[in-house]
Amino acid sequence: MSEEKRESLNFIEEIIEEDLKNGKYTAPATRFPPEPNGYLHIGHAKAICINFEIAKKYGGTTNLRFDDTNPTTEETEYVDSIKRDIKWLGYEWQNEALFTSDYFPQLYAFATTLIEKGLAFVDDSTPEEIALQKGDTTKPGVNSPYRDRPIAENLDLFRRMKEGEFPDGSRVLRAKIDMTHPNMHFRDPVLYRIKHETHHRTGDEWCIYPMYDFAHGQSDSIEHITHSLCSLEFRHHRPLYDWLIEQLGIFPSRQIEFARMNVAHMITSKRKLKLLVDEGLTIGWDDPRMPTLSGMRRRGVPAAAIRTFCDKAGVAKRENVIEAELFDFCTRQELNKTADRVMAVLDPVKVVITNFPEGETEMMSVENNPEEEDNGGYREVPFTREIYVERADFKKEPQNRKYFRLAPGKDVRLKGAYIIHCEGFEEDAEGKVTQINCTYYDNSRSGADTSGVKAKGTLHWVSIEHAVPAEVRLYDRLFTDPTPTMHEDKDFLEFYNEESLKVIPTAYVEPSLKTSEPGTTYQFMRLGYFATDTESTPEKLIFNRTVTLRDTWGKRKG
RNA sequence: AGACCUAUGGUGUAAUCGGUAACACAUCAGUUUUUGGUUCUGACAUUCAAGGUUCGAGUCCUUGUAGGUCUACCA
Repeated sequence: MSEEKRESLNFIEEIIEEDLKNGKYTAPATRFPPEPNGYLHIGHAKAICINFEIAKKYGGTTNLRFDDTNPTTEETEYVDSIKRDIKWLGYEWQNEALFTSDYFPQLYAFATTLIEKGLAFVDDSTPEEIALQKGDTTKPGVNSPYRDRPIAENLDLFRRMKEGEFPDGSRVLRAKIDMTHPNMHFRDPVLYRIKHETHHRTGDEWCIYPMYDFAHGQSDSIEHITHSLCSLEFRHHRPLYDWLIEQLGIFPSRQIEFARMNVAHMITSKRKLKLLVDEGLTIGWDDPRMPTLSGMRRRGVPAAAIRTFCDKAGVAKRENVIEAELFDFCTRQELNKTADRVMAVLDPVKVVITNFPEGETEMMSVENNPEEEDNGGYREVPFTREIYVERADFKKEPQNRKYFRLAPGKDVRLKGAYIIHCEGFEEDAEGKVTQINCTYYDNSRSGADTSGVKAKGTLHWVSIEHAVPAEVRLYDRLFTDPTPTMHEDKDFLEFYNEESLKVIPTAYVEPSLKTSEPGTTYQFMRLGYFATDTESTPEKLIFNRTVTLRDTWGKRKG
């Protein structure tokens, strides 16, 4: 009973448990702080999962806060898509969505406080001059000539910046810390800049906007975020994060950095993703090949699969590249439980069952999902004299002794129907098989087989008369290289997988799919998992391949 | 060149805080199967290097080595 193995914690959970144990907090408060200037991708999913799951685990809360301090890049359109994606992933943020822009008055007051304490000054230097003043990582910087302006003058100038008296770029508010500090972020960082631009929420109310370092930590503090989780590259910002909170004397949120998740064959750079779209290499941000949440959703990846994937990938502080196989595994694991099995033939070849009565249709009862209780129910599938099977499931002369699909003289089970015996085939001048002739064992009907015939293989099939044409899109990884952006000598586009999309204009699916709703996921038996595309209609069915089935046979053949 | 961070099987993450390296994916072999899917079983394989402390080191110390991050009026 007490032999229960101790659950291992990641380093963030350890910190939180410590804080809880010491009574520092009764529950954690986390936040997910996207900038509304792009679509969410798998990397964001990781951050979302970490923040929401950790709060859930310890009975805390998670805010959604849009970090909208840069009016030039941010748009309301993204706010909506981000909200939708988070909900789809299965998470609910605390109360309404929050915006850093809601704190602009408070942030302005914080800045004033800093000036009054002699810890900030208005600098008239140009961006170039400021860059020069900063020095570099080995050389200390030098003070700005405006650094020692009297407090009253700073106050006045800052107010006039806000009033719109000065043009963009003419002045900034800087913290007054230490231009020789080894941490570059302490060399009098810029706190506010002038931008006469219309903000997606505050309109033209403001023409000065706080920088990340003077917005993020303060917003965390205002919201009483206890643990502010972010990625490793913010490590060097942390001392400044702490310094500002301390000088302001406000709620001490704590920043904790973790390594962001990289996934093999995927890229998460906003700029590069945009390039793919702009170059027409993918059809938009929700192209099923994109590592965006909208792309994955369209491809048929269940939200639960993404959640378990992020969980299995773990949390630590070292650089990592998670293999794509783990992602596929999580997708299959989820879909195996939830997706109904149906039959579809992608590359058809006609089979005539010569001893089956012409014009007769026999309804076969086929289970929907053997992984579910009661097999997920049953559906009726029509069986007739002429059917399609997969061209790859027939061989004129099989070489491999372990081959147990269709070939002259061989017996094979048609899933949910009869065992058939291959009598022969017809081919055209090029040797392409045009028809396979078979006979069936009339006492081998599925579920009532008294034939005694043993068939090693089971094939999927579709009655030609009832077959419904559909477009099927086969997706593969977008890049042939696991880390396309990590080659100094090569552009990532060189690794673009030309075969990442193969369209089959006319595949044949069983009639039960005729009215399939967009977003429905299936297992096309023996082929893989598929999802009905968002643009699919009963007049033109479209299915996207989410992921193939594991294929140990195909691999062995080499 | 400086400061900071990180090094555990092929990949990712653990190891109850110094007690004899584990879990998952991948790979391979077998089992089950009316999906060459699923299930189940087994195998393979690991502490960056060199010293030191200790009865005992993946854990501590020293020195290296490798990788990453930092010098936007982006976040």
